[in-house]
Amino acid sequence: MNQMLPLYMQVKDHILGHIQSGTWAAGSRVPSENELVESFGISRMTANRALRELSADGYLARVPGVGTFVKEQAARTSLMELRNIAEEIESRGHTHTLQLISRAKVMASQALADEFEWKAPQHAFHLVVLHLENGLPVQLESRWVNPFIAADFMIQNFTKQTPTAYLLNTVPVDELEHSVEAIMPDADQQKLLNMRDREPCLSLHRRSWSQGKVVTVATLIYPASRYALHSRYKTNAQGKPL
Amino acid sequence: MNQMLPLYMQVKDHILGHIQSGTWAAGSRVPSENELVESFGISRMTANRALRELSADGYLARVPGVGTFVKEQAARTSLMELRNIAEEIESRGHTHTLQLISRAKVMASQALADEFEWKAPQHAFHLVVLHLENGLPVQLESRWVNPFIAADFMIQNFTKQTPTAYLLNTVPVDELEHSVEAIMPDADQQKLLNMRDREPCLSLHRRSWSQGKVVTVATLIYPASRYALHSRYKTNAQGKPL
DNA sequence: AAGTGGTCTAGACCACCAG
DNA sequence: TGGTGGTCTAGACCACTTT
Repeated sequence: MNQMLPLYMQVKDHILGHIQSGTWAAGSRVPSENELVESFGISRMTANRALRELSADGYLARVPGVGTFVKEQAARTSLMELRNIAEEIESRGHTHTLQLISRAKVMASQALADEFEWKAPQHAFHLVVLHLENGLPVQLESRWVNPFIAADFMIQNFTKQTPTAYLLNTVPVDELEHSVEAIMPDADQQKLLNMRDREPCLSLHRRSWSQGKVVTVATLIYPASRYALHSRYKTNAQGKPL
Repeated sequence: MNQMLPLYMQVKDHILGHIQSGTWAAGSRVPSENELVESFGISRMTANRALRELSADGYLARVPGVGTFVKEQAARTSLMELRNIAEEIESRGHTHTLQLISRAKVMASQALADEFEWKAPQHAFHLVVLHLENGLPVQLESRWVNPFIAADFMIQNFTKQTPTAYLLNTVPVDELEHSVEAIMPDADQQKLLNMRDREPCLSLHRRSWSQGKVVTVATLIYPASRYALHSRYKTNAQGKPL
C-alpha cells in the first residue's frame, strides 16, 4: 500500500535528500522552477511551492533573476529542543563522528549529588565524548547518568548511537534545564577541541528529568568560533517574556 | 511612496490584525477560502496561500471539510527566563542603574537591513546602554530599533524606563529569536564593562517581531564572570517544549 | 534577448464533513 | 448535497539579472 505523496512534497524530498546527503553542497545552485517543470512533468506553480517552502524553512535562498541556491546551515543548536548533535550535523549534509574519551562508574561528589537531587552521594556513570563535524571537533560532552534509571547505559556501543540518542529513545524526558556560560577552556579541553589560545567556549549545562527524577547531568562545551545556540518561538498575546 | 503589497500579504495582514486585536478570539472561525475570494475579489489560490501560510506560522488551524480556526497561542514562553534586566536585578534586591553611552539615527548596513528583513537599507535608531548592578557593569546593550514601528523611541527618557521595558509596553511582541555565542570583547567593550584581560563574554543576540515585522535587533554582552543565562521548562516525550 | 523568481488567475478534481 | 480544505494545471504579466 504505497502512500502517494503530493507532488510538491516529492519535489521537496528530492531536493532535501540531495542537500542532506551532501550531493548538493552549500552555495551550489539547485534546479530552477522551469527545470523542475521539465524533469518532474509538473506545473510551474507546483515547482514554485516546493522551492518556496524549502526557502521559508531556511534550506534554500532564492535570488530573483538569478536562481535558487543551497543555503549554508549555521552551526548552531537549539536551546528549546533536546536535539541529538549527530542528527543535527547530518541534516546539514556533514559527517558526524565521535571519540570516546573516557567511561567509568564514579562516586558522585556532593555537588553532583545535589544536581541529581540525591540526599547522599551515590555512584553514577560518567562519560566523556568528543563530537566532530567533518573531522573538526565541535562539542566536548561530559555526562553523568543516573544509574537507577538507565541501568544499562554503560554497556551501550556509542559509536552506533550517541548517548543523547540512547537516552532519548530509552527514557521519556519531562523537563529540561539549561544554563549557558562563556568560559575559557582549560588546557585539556583546549587540546581536545583543537583550539587556538585565548579563544573562548560556550558551556551549556543541562539537566533532564523523567517522572520527577534527574536522569542525566551534562556539560557540553562548544568552541565559540564553531557553534552558536539558538531559539525562536512565538509568545502569548501579552508578549510577556524578556 | 506607498508600497503595494502582494494580495496574499494583504489578506494575511487583514486576518492577523483581527487575531491580534482580539476581534477574532481563539477557536473562532475565520472566513473560508471562498468567502475570501468573494470579499477580496481574488482567486482561490491566493486566498489559499494566505490561509496556508498563517497555518504554517501557527496562527490558524485548518480542518478539511470543516473550516479554518484561530489557534490557541501556547503560553510556554512564561517558562523562558530571559527577563528585563532591570526587573531581574531589582528582584534580587540589588540596585539597577544605567548609563546612556550613545544614541543616534544611523543608516543600516546591508547586514542589519537583512536582519530587519528590509529589501534595502533604511535609517534605524541605534542606542548603546550600559547596565550596572550595584554599580558594577553587567550588561552592555547595543540596540537597533525599527523607526517605522516605534517612531517616538528616540525621545524617551531611558533613565526612567529601560529600552526593553519601553518597547514591551509600546509594541506587542509576538515572536522572539535568540542566539547565544561566546566572544572575546573588543577593547572598547572590555573597558566599558570594566573587565580583566582574557576574560570572555556571553553575547546574546535578540530579534523581536510584531505582526510579522522586526521591531528591534539587539546585542547584549555579559561578562562571563558575572552572568549566566538560565532556562527551565517542561517538554513532551520527544524533548520538545510544550 | 533569454532566463530567473514573484505573483496571480480561472478553472479543475478529490476526500472529507455536515445537515 | 453543498461547503470545506488540499492539490494541481496551463496559462499569464511583471521586475529583475545575465549574456
